[in-house]
Amino acid sequence: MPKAKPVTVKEASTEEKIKEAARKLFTQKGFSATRTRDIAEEAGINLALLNYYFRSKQKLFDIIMMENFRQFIRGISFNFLEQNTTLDQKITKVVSMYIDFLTQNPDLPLFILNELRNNPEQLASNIDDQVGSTRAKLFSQLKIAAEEGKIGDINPFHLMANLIGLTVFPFIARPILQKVTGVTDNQFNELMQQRKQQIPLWIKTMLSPE
Amino acid sequence: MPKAKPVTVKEASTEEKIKEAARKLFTQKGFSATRTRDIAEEAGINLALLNYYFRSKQKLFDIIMMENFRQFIRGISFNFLEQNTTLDQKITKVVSMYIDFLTQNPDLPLFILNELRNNPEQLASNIDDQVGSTRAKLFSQLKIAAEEGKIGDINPFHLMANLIGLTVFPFIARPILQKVTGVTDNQFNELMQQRKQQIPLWIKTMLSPE
DNA sequence: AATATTTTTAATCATTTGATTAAAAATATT
DNA sequence: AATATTTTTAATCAAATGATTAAAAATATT
Repeated sequence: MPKAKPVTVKEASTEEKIKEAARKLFTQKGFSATRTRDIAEEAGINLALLNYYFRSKQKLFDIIMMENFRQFIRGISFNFLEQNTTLDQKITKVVSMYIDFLTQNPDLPLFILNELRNNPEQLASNIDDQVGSTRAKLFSQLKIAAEEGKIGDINPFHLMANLIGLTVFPFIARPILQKVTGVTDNQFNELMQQRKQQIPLWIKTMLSPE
Repeated sequence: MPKAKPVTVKEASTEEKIKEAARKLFTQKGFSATRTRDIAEEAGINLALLNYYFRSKQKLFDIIMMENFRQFIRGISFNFLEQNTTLDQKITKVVSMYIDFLTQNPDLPLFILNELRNNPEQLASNIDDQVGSTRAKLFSQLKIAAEEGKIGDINPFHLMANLIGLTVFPFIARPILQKVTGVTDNQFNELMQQRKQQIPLWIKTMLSPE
């Protein structure tokens, strides 16, 4: 009889192969549209091994979701926590980092947004962990900048929505945007590189006091 | 033996009840996560009636998807086709229309974006039908405005991505944005109303020549 | 080398799920 | 009213799917 969990410390390749296959398929197609048999095939392993290592499809999915979510949110959070950088610098850095990240992981945002809609409560605690102190830091930095007259008194919600929206939206709406504007794949990548410089400028004018 | 399709012209309530239930569930949860039995229950009808009226889950879904897609794209397209309005006026109108529309149909954008990723080819023709002439009109209006020195020479892709992104993104990322910024439901609605005025201003400064 | 433990496999189970069928009920037609 | 047609229902089917089992193979331990 197989034991429920592998006892040895040796993180063999099988477990990792399953996780990678699961990450790919879950991220691409979501939970319901992904079959455990597809994961097994993609990983090149026997179907039973999936349950041997992860107990159930749901448990495997939860692991993938959590890791995806962490990776997605870390970029923003991490950056805004830095001391000794101006708001401008943070914005520039976060946009540049994210565009590179999204170029490598184009399916991640849609996955996250879907799962967030389906499990709003489950991720609430996770968000708190990840961005709890970030919010405070960001808000105080905005307040100081506003008091110094460097920026107008924009609602932080607008800033976050615009900053993340301008950065992420082209990736999640890529098919329709390319179709509508007639942009090729190569042009798309070029345009994304342009946006590394443009978005901070756009955000800056939005923030400017007047 | 039941006939394949209802022959009478009388568009009874049963068919419509099924469609409405299907629209609600498909739009909320997507194709794979929606069970035909859930649709039947939501519609308050016998499961067999779904197949009696629509032949299969897939066929029913295709109908819903097409209608959803049309509704979603019409707003943009329709507006930009109008003659006798300036670019400014079009932008202001499209943003205002869309924010009202999204307030009523918050699940639509994520549904569309998901399905577009899953069926890029199937909707290609549909997009062409819907926005074929719109693109030409928009591009020429942009070109004229640029030649007259009224706007800078921004790539139309950036304009579309920013305009739609700024408008739509807050709705699809609503849970995470509210969580991160601590905004309540009421505040969210207020902020969306603010954006009706703000987004056109932001877009205008992006477009301004300099 | 012998034994114990872990990992892998093929076969199978139980449930879910989309779809069908045949009969009953409701409605329309003559 | 009698008959034909359409709509609805309950029962059932067949395939898909997540999960389990028992045995075999591989690996580790003594």
